Amino acid sequence: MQDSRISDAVVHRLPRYYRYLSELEAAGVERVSSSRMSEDMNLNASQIRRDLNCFGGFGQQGYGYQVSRLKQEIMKILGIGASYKAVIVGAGNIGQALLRYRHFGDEGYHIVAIFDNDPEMIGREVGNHRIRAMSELPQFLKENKVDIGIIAVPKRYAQQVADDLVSMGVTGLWNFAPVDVEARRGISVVNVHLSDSLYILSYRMRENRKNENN
Amino acid sequence: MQDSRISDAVVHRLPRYYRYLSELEAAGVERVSSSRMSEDMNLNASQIRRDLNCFGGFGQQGYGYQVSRLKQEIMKILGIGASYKAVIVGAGNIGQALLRYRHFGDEGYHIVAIFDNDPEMIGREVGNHRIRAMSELPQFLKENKVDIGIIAVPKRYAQQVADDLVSMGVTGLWNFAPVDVEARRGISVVNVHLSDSLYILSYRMRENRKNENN
DNA sequence: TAGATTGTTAATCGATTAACAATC
DNA sequence: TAGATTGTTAATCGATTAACAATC
Repeated sequence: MQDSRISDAVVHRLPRYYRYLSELEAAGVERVSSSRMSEDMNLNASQIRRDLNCFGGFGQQGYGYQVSRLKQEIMKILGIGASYKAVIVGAGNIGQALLRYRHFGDEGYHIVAIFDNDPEMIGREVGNHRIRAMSELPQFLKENKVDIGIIAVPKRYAQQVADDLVSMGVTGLWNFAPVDVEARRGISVVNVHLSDSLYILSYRMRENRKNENN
Repeated sequence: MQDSRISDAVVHRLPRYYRYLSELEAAGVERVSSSRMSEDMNLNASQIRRDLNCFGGFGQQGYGYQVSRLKQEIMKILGIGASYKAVIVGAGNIGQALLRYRHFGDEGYHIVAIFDNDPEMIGREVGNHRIRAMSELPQFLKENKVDIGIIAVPKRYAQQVADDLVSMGVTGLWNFAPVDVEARRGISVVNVHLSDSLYILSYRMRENRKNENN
């Protein structure tokens, strides 16, 4: 359990386990075996047992895994429900959409403010929040402990915004601008790159068409 | 070149190459070697040459790769600029944000209509589009050849919408609902799972904190 | 206890990296 | 031509899968 370092491949499967277990729980299922998970999720059963065992022995021989317990454990590992505070920088399309998406709050990721530098935008109400001026950001971060900075500004400003957020104590960056934002060791960064997934879709569509024409 | 099957790992690096080459081109760089790409992108140079060689010999010994040529080739592979038609189903937060994001159109992914089933929404103007009733969808797809269906409806409707789109000739699905939408062989599906990336961010933040406290 | 299923070690597979001959 | 850098084969590394002993 918790050997030196968990591989990225494993970490990226955790949210999938979380989603799957939420479904099971909602359906009233109490226990589940790795072989059933394997069938439902199209993963190898050994892999599932191995993945889960990176974090602890959550199962019981001869029984399997208790659904609600396992779900709770995975939530704890991922930090779901741990209560993080986040600010959104950039109140354009994506910024506003993220602000309005209530589900994040339910899972403990609380958006406490949104900022923009467009005078047209500043002061407007969006999803129960007044859009604040970028110039208020330093003061705001001084007065409020903020964990996560959500970057939803145009590409050319993204790195600067990232640097500012980090210098003011934010330790996690969730970036939606189409650049790879960088930060010093100790700061966690996830670059989303929405359009990458669209490119991959169109790549696969071409592949599919190619195969059909053979 | 084009051996039987390109691995997922390679395909997922292609958009990164595309972004990097776009930067180089914008900066006026004419040629680039795998070793320079390696430094800039934090990838192994062998891996880069190998990746590119999956699709053809785009380089030249002793010279390297011509930036604009290589970028064009990767665009062709990914289908960027190939002109696809897409509809958005669901005019909520995400649906509207995607509709307003003009950059997709520039790259040949044209959004031709948006649908919703909320009477409040139907008829409203969003980003130059009138929101249409879901009931118009079959007729619309009969009259217009649509390649991509963008699913931005609540989770519980996602699979049904996917099935409908596919039955009416759509061959690519870009799904933003937090479920794994499924489709028959020959149909390409990309499930985005935005919140997964937030979970991974918070996982890494916890890891970072843990390491610091040691 | 017998049966089921985990946790874990060993075997396999595939992806990454190193090395180098081909060639511009 | 000599130097540079690719394309490609061979070596390494890590992740996935199979197998099975431990144990509930």
